[in-house]
Amino acid sequence: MSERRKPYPFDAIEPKWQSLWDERRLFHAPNPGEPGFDPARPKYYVLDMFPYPSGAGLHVGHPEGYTATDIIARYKRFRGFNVLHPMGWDAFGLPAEQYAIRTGQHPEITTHENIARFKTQLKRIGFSYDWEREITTTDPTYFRWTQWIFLQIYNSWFNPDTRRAEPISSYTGDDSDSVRLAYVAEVPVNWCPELGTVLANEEVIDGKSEVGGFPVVRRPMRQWMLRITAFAERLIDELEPLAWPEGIKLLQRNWIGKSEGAEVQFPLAQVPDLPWAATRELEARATITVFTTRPDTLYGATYMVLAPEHPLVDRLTTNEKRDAVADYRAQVSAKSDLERTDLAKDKSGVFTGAYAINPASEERIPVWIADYVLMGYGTGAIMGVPAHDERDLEFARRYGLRIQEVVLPAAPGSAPVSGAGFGVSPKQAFPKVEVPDKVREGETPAPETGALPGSAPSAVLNYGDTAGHAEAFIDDGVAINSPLIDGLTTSEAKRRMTDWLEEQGLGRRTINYKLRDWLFSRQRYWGEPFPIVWRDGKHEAIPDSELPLLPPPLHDFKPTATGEPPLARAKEWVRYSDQATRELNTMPQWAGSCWYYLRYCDPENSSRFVGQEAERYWMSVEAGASPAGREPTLPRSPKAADTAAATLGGVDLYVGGTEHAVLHLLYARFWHKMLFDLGHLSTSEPFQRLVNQGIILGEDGRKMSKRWGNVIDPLDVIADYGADAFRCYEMFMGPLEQMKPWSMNGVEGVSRFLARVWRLLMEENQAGEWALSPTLAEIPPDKPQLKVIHATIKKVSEDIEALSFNTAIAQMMIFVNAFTTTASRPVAAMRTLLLLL
RNA sequence: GCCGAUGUGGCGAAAUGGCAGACGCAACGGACUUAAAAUCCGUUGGGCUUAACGGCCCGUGCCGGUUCGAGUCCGGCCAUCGGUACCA
Repeated sequence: MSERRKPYPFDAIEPKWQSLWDERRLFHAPNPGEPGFDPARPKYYVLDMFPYPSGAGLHVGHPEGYTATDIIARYKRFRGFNVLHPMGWDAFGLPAEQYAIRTGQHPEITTHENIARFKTQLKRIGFSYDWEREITTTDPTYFRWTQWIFLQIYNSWFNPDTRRAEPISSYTGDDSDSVRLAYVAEVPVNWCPELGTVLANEEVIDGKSEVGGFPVVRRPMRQWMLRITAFAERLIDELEPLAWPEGIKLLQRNWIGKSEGAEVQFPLAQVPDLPWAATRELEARATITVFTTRPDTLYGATYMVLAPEHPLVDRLTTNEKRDAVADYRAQVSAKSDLERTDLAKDKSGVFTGAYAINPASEERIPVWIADYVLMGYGTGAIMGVPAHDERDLEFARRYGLRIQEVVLPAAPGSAPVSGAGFGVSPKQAFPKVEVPDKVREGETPAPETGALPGSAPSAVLNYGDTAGHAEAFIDDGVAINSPLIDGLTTSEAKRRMTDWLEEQGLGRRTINYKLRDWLFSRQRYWGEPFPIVWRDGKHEAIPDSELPLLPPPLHDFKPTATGEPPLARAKEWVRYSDQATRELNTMPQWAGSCWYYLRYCDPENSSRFVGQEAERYWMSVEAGASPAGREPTLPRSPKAADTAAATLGGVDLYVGGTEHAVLHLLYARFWHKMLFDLGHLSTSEPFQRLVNQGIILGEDGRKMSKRWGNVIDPLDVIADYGADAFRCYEMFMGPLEQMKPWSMNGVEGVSRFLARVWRLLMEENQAGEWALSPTLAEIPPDKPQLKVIHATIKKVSEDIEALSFNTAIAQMMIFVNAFTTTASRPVAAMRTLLLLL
């Protein structure tokens, strides 16, 4: 941009103060025991999600959250808190590695360059970070402890009795490797043949690689897994009290996906042409176990479906169907994930020839395989209840399977509870399709809706192939055609049915989670090496004394065609001893970000990942009361309830984007809980209060990206308007949480405002020099001025607490407008105004 | 499909159930200036009315409800954005 007149000399003011801040270590927070530490001050921890230092540098989106936290940090310091406000770098990861592959330059070099660029930008923006606590995940003094934490995980197991992680030494079983929280398993991964590498789920979009758009296939590989599923229950339960946006909590809950239900065993029916006569008897006693959330619909199970990959498939397929089944399985495994989801609307499957017995109705039902049943969830097998499940209905229609209705829609509140047909033998079940009288009586008459009591017996017909819009009734209602539970409401029926199954030894209550164990290894160069060696096909930890385990110096970082990790090229490094070789995989990028907030508490500690006293001090949950003992608690609008709940007291703050709602935030909580269980931490949750900043769009209203050429570099803005105008505009744009477009005119406006503030106090003479304005006077403010002054103090304090920075700035504008016209300005009022950002 | 968020001037946005549009941008008019920039002052949701001061009506995505009173609360839709996708 060309030479432009500065509305006020920010280019002189800002660098001057910024370097003074550094010199005086103004933002350094002393730890307990350090010089300058004042135990009388309460602590406050304001955390930003640390950035990945990419080659492109920061754009104006990054500093939005950083500006908000910076205001809070400064505000809390003014109020007498000992404030921890750190910054660091999440520097392992794919982009640096890919850049290295392209240019041959070692990722460490580019990483350092990128960090330097990011840091320059952040410093010029003028944030009040305690740079003495800066950390970098690729620094050996840091990842030494990432590796150490991995070994803690590796050396522990989840004790189901205590529901806690415990040292593996407390495990009394004989195969400790089978219960470790870090374990090795052969699992399908996203393999991209074109790129010759394995990709994380996040890097696969619609079955294609995010980079290049190449097809990705599932392929089994030996991988390290972390047993996050053991913590599923706690990850849900302990989410509840956190001051997080409800939306994020919901996202995590859904991701974990808890469903309560029952496992039910279906005995296989004897089939004449079972393939192995010798094992016929065994086969006859075999059962298929399914998971269902609707045990109350057991009588409606008219067929079963196994996932094509289900291990039982081979054993129960009849000779006659063997080829068809093999074909289908081949077809399915050839499908990419994309195709498999694409075909989701058109269900397919084949009959195995086998039959099972519905334990309730004792009816013989066919066993199919179909790819709409997933091996990875539940038991990999389902009972098909077409009348009450949309997917089952679609499948049953396509293959002409029987549809049996067993739940009747009930008018709300009218459901009868007693009078169940307990004691009726299930054998008598089928012929009768009788609606119990109680149901009929309870029903409110509603003749125009078809599916009410009188018409129930014929309801089955409604599902005929031609009735395209007849839908499965999946809501709660009243059980019918189910002798054991007829007349019971769905919830009651579920309970009775499950009780009955448990009594009969045919099933049990279970809870299932969508959450899978965390695939923790990557076939990449630029990540933390595992502190693990292999000896005789068995893994073992290397001693702590050998940490940090540095990656080998390599010149060729390219992934191999076979999926063998690039570390394999470092022959010397790989050889650990005559009998042992090193683990070749590296950890995923999330490893470093799982605990960085802990390291900030005590970044220099060389004997522990975080000192105990520092951890207790900074991570403690008790809301620090202000020294005066009266931290303002403010009533807020219900709209702002999320923020308001968290506004109270000194609850620590974590600000970042929604994109980490499930991944980083879930992984970090998981690690935190393990470390807590093992006695290394004083709290069981890492982040008490979370706020998401919204995305900043380009001026064209599109997401900022190189592709649209709408990316804005903070340094360009600062060159023209100064860092204060930049930060002030970021906050004035609108509510923090909201998505909003950038506007240079808006920056201009805010810059004018700051210039007006400047000119309230300063005046430019003929020579272009600034001097104190003669309008300043030692006079008391008049009544209306006093009113504005106090309104501003009140509004700004309240708004900062509530993170409503845009309205705080608006109020300060009102203040300034009120004083610009007056001929003489009360000095006291002007001093008050310098509550500014 | 499901889940979530959002919907107010030309634009970014304000508004404990109580005067809708604070504050800013843009636009227009004026002052200063030879002129411009900068700065300062004024007007700015729509419509009707008055010579004028002023007055009146309509307006917060759509339809309905609760209330003395609804942008705000309740019910039902619509649109946009984001997440998710056969999880039994």
